[in-house]
Amino acid sequence: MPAARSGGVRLQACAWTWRRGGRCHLAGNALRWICCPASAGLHRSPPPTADRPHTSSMTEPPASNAASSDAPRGTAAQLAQARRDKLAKLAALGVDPWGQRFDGAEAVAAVRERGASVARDADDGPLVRIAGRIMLQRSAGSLVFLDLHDRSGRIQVMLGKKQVGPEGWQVAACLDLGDIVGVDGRLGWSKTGEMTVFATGLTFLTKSLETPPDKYHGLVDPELRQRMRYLDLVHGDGVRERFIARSRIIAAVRQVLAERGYLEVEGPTLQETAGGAAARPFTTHHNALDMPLVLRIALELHLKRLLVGGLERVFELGRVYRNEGVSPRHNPEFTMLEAYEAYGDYATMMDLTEAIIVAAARAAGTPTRFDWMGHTVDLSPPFRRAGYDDLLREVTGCDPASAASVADAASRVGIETAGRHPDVIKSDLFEATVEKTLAGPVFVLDYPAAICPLTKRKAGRPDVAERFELYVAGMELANAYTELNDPDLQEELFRTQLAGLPAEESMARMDTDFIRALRHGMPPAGGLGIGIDRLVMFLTAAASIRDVILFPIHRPRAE
RNA sequence: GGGGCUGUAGCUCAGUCGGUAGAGCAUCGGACUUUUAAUCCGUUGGUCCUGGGUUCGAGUCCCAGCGGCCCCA
Repeated sequence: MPAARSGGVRLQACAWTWRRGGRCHLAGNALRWICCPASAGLHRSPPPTADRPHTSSMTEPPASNAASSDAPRGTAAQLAQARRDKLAKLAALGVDPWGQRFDGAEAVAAVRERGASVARDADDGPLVRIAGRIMLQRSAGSLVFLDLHDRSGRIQVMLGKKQVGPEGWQVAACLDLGDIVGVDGRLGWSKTGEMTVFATGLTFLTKSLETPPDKYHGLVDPELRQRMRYLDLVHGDGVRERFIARSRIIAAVRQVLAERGYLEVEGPTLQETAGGAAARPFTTHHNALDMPLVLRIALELHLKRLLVGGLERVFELGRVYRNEGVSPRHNPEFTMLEAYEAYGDYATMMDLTEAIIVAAARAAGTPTRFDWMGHTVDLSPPFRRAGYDDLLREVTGCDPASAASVADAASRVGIETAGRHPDVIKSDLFEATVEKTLAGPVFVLDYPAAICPLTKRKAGRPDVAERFELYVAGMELANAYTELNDPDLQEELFRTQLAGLPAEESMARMDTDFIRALRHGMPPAGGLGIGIDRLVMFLTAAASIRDVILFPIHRPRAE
């Protein structure tokens, strides 16, 4: 990492001088309430805030809190001004309101573990160093209690006027909800039995200039939560945990695949042809090449090219884009996993799917049995297997082998049948009647061939495709095929598919290079697709896909 | 695309029959060395989403639009 080298030297120097200060402090020398990086002397010079708007110049006396008391209070502008006044006051006190590198802070969760073994009345608890955001502040005369949050949890900090001294107390007076501080102190218990860090040193790390949401309710408006996800992560109940779970789920998926010898690859997201699924693509344009491009809607066709290329076990975990509606289960960009294994088939992928989901559930801490979207789900493997036609017969009472019987059942539930392919009618009927009943997890096996243009037909059954979908709580979670590797049949199926497309989707065209690749020979293979967002929804019991996507799409909003 | 609900202070929310715009938190001032959404006293804060309409009078009723949430296709 040559690019980082020069910076690294600089940072190391900072850290060293800083640690020296820390060591003095820990050795019990005079309290240093204003912990500045490098040396305190440096910070008697104007800090970098002097040239910012709304802050007092360092040549002026510090702005007192009374300075703006004539202005109307309670407006957003005044709330902001109160914080900027404190910012200026900090600067006047020689404190850098934007902080510096702060080494050696322990995770609050680890501190809490240590605190458990400190005697309730001990006043000689261990010295600890923590850093985090001030979430609550309670002042009781010459004492201030802070609730400090870091990535791992929350802990109470107590600042005492006598312990702090006049200068430190002035700094403490500049603290607002949302500020980020470092604290050195003794770990112990307050008189009311709360584990507390009794501060002996306070390092100002970052001023917050915006008013945080209501300290009790937090940010409730779902739109604001998504637009200002940074606030939602700070204040939202379980939000941080859910996105941590998402990260762990994805790591677990990668690990399962790596253990099975899969190679992670990256296909193109900018394509001439959006293939591998039936969906409208986003269109864009390459200026230098002066050519229209589309964003990918699936990963499939390029991963299969890699099977032709002999990579044999490949997967891609990445974003795909579909220019379609937005709903609690759909976002225009979402994360897909596709995995392909040469010499396997859809049964191979069933085993893989089960392994991935079980590992992901373990990584997310999801219980084996839980309720979600009105269904009770049990993740104990093996998952149930059920035939597509069998389910259709059970739920609707029709005869799946008879097109007339299926059409009859379909029209009874209001599905248009005139002039439509029997397999499409059957698929609509399945979606309308069977899907919602599938609490799952259940593998639905063997789909009508006409709706599976990339799937190998069952031996001796040209009307049935070797495909499964995994359903949980009525929602499709995974989709897998025994991959079609007959180039002539593939070309024919593409042509059939294209003939049925409306004009607006005519940008989708025959991917002739893919057909040529198949002609060179793709080994028999199993392929699997899993919608990662839905997997995360399911494993974290989220009701909306927008709860598992950090920054879901929104219409622009006037400021 | 159709339907329902919704938009009021920085945040969370009330607002009756159409009659001067409200509370809590936050902020600011004060009291308090053991608080827990601290408490208490005082202070302050509004493009009632936007634009029309009805009316003597609209946050409230009507129409259109914009944003959001949900259901359906």
